[in-house]
Amino acid sequence: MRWSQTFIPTLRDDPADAEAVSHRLLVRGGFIRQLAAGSYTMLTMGQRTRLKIAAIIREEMNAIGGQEMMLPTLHPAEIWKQSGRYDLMGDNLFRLQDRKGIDHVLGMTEEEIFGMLATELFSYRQLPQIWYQMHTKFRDEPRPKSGLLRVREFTMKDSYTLDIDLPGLDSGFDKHRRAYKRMFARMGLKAFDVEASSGAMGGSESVEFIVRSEAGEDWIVTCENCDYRANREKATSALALVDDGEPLDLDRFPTPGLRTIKALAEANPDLAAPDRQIKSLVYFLDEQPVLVLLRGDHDLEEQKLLDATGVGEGIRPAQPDEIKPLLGANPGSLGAVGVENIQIVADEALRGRHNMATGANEDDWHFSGVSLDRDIVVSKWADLRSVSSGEACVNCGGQLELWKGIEVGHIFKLGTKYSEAFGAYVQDEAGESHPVIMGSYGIGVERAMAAVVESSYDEKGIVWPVPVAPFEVVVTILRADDAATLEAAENVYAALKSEGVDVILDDRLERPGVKFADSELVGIPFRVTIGPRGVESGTVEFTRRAGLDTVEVSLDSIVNEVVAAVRSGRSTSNDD
RNA sequence: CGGGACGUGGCGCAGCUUGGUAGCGCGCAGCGUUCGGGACGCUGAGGUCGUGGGUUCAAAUCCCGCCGUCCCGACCA
Repeated sequence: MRWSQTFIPTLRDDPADAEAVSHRLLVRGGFIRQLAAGSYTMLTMGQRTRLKIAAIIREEMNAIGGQEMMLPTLHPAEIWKQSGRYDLMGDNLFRLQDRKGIDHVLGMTEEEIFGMLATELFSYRQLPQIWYQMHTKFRDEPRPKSGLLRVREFTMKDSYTLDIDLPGLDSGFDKHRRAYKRMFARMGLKAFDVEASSGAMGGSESVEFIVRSEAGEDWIVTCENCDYRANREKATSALALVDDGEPLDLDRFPTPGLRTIKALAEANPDLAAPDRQIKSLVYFLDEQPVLVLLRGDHDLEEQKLLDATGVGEGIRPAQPDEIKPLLGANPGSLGAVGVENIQIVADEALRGRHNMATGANEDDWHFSGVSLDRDIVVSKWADLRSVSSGEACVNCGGQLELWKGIEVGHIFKLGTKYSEAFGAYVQDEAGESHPVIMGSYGIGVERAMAAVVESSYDEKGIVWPVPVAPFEVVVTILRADDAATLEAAENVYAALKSEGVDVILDDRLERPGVKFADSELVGIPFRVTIGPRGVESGTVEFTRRAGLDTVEVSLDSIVNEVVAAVRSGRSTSNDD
């Protein structure tokens, strides 16, 4: 392609209010334009990179035996009601009506449709299957943000494994895990596979692929010592035992004006150190009140509460005016002693503890000497607390580190939720019917693209890894109005093209500084600079975008040199 | 949804406090000089000031509603 005839609208100013680096650089480099909140146009350059990412994903999916299909994005609401997710997904699901008044939804993922298709399987002999598609997904995000990182309409590669038994599911899951690692490595992304919560998707086990980045929204816990890696929504840690001494009797003591864990601890250091208090939080789960108990110095991880109670997404902290009628006191004096009218969910760290302090459900009064087993009717024990950095690893005792990352992929062992909902059963050798066991695997294509930018840029602009660059090489003509220079550049350009190199000729009548700045902003991995001076002496310059180091190369050997560099760049990966 | 901010040529912004003929930089078009690190001169095109209402002789400016966008919190690829 010729730059002079290609629409690459680069900008000198940052877009207003764009916080994420990838958003700024992709807009300035002429890759994307925003249409509305969470809705983006892929311009020529953006689309070229997007298609390269898609091609990598497609190759790796085909390599593990995936069969590509394409499903509709407009679904009758009926299907989502059948799986139960019409209500479960809440406001994130786009809903609309057709002219006849029939309810529809825009697909946010496709377990339902693939589950229906799976009803056409009848025999274990047809399994396993890996089905996938790469298509638009719609999610009415409460807050789209950070350019392509969080949008309302995006492309997802979603695949589904169909198996007769659990070992089959494990194998399909493992194939995906390895394929995902290869895909991300080929894109130049360092993606860590971490244990994750399955959330509203359901199923037994899930793994997320996370790229380390300050622009990310997920908190990841890793061990400095072993290979323990988990999303904070799922992560656990080992706690030092607290010595409670001999159990004492329950006692009430006045605590005027003491409303916080900290204030209570400072006023009563012996009786109520933070790790000796019970923190009582009131939540509504699907509009049912729940009293949540944690150790005073621990924080609630809401996703864990959802997972423990099987609630999809209907969670909210209670309002102060809702709490008093339930418990008889205001926040600051709440406790679970003697509470029987609402469900009590307690964190594992409280199990077996005694001589604890907690609110007495009467303003300005607390209990001491509380025994969990003796004084509180816990209806459910669960791991609810949020892990903090510096705590000890459950596997090896090493220190845990907490960092932010972008979720670029998520794979789930679903089980039989959808096959049972839609009646996808197959017969085994003995002629017995079993629901098909499903796995579900997703990658956000444009998010992966943004993640590449987030992890590969410098002060001049984007530094694309060769496999996902919009072009591999730019041939920059310094004087497009000089006949000899133009001819030399055209020859190099044509030769590279015939070698299969993805090359663009910057033949614009711009000054050199403009062309250099643009090629660096846009991030093309290799640049061949051809000017009148060099042409006279038979040399050109060869510049690598990463590091911007330049070498002089003879005009005769430049094509071979570039082809070699491009070929080695194509197979470079960040695989650890 | 809760909290904060902003909407003025294609992009980035000033003007609003104190109402009175809409401005700057970049970009764009023409001509000329330049041109190996975002050139310069001259000439020029381009704006319902988000939108609806109100106040006023007069509204980008003051008041109210709505819409949109961004940022901070609860969701996900």
